[in-house]
Amino acid sequence: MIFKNRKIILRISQYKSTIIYYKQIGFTKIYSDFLGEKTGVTASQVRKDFSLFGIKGNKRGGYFIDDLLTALNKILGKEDTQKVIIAGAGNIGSALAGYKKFHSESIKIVACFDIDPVKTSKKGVVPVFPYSEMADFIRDNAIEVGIVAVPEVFAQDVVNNMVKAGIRGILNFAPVNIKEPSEDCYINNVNLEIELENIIYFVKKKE
Amino acid sequence: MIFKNRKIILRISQYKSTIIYYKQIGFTKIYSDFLGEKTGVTASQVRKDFSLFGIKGNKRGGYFIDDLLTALNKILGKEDTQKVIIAGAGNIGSALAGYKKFHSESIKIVACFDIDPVKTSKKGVVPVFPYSEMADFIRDNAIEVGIVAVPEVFAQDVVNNMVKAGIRGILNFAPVNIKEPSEDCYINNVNLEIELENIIYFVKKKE
DNA sequence: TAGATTGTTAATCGATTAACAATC
DNA sequence: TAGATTGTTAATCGATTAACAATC
Repeated sequence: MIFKNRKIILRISQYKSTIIYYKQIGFTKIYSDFLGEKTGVTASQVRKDFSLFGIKGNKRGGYFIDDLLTALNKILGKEDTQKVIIAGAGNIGSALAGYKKFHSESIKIVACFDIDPVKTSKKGVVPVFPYSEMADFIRDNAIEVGIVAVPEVFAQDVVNNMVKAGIRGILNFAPVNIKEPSEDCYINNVNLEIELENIIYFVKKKE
Repeated sequence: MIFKNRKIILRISQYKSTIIYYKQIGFTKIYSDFLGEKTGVTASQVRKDFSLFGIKGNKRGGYFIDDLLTALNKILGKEDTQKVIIAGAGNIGSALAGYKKFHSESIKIVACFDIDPVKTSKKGVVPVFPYSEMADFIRDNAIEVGIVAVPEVFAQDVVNNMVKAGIRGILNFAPVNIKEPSEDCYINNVNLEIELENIIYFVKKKE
């Protein structure tokens, strides 16, 4: 089964977060209405989502947390480690590289790349290499996921280079809406200004 | 007219970006099918969105860019300046404070707050004050929008304090799904791990 | 067993797209 | 005028919710 829908996968991530929390505090099973309430969706939505992915619970008995976690992790590809690179070691790029609070070991930021020689360094937790080495690094290490944190004007070029070298999924923090350069590449744009404009609209609307 | 729908407002921001670009390169009017193509939506969508906000074009003549820009800016509240504060002057918080690439003057990040005295400083472009002063600052300056960039465990508390002091819209970068503490507050969560999980799902799906 | 919860189908809701009359 | 584009209504599409039989 193939989903085009981004939202269902976001919910899968959120269900996972919720059940990790309740596992930690000692739960061994969980019901769709409780999980829904804690995640902020309806019980129907929970059961529907699980059903679409073939996740089965126990009639009358809810879902076993360990089984559920295994199933959700499998959907999200968390059984393997994903190596991720970052283009741009400026403010945002370095902040993301320093992000160590992933809840699992399955996502690893392995390298940054920057054109500025002053920023290159092999000493940090995440080394910063010259941008010219990015394409080879992607190929040599079979990297599939990249983060773009370069200034606006370079963003489309960087994306094109990433895709040419084999990257298949990109998270873009540059303030431009990037076009997917090929069918094979999935891009998600995170745009601070647009997010703030959105919030401001809803704040003003209520006045 | 009140829209609950976040997506239409995101598109309004994107239309704005697109027409700013075409204004810069000399366009004075624009057609729905061109604007749609450049923004990545259908022409129907463009006209429908405009129609919902009462934006009128010229039959046969498209939309005048200046009028359109004025109308979109008005929707997004860009006629006034919005002062924004940041809680947390760690990696992410400082990176966001250093973000100077807003396309307009209408969003101003005016202060950061942090519990760590080492991080407080009045010298940067954006001053960093002690966290204990945040609530008073919000009240004294009638701040309505806040960004949360504190560690996970503090996030819900910080949000509660912001809202109590008068903040009405929050952009949360902490890796927890924050509950809206009241009806009057709009919250949007940006979660790096969830974004990456999403991308990884779509990358793996195609394999 | 009786009661509660799942899994799935049907109904509803909302958003997007298509179509086309109006008209510049 | 003829042709092209808007503005809006209707049709379609997709996602969410409700309902309920199955069953533990």
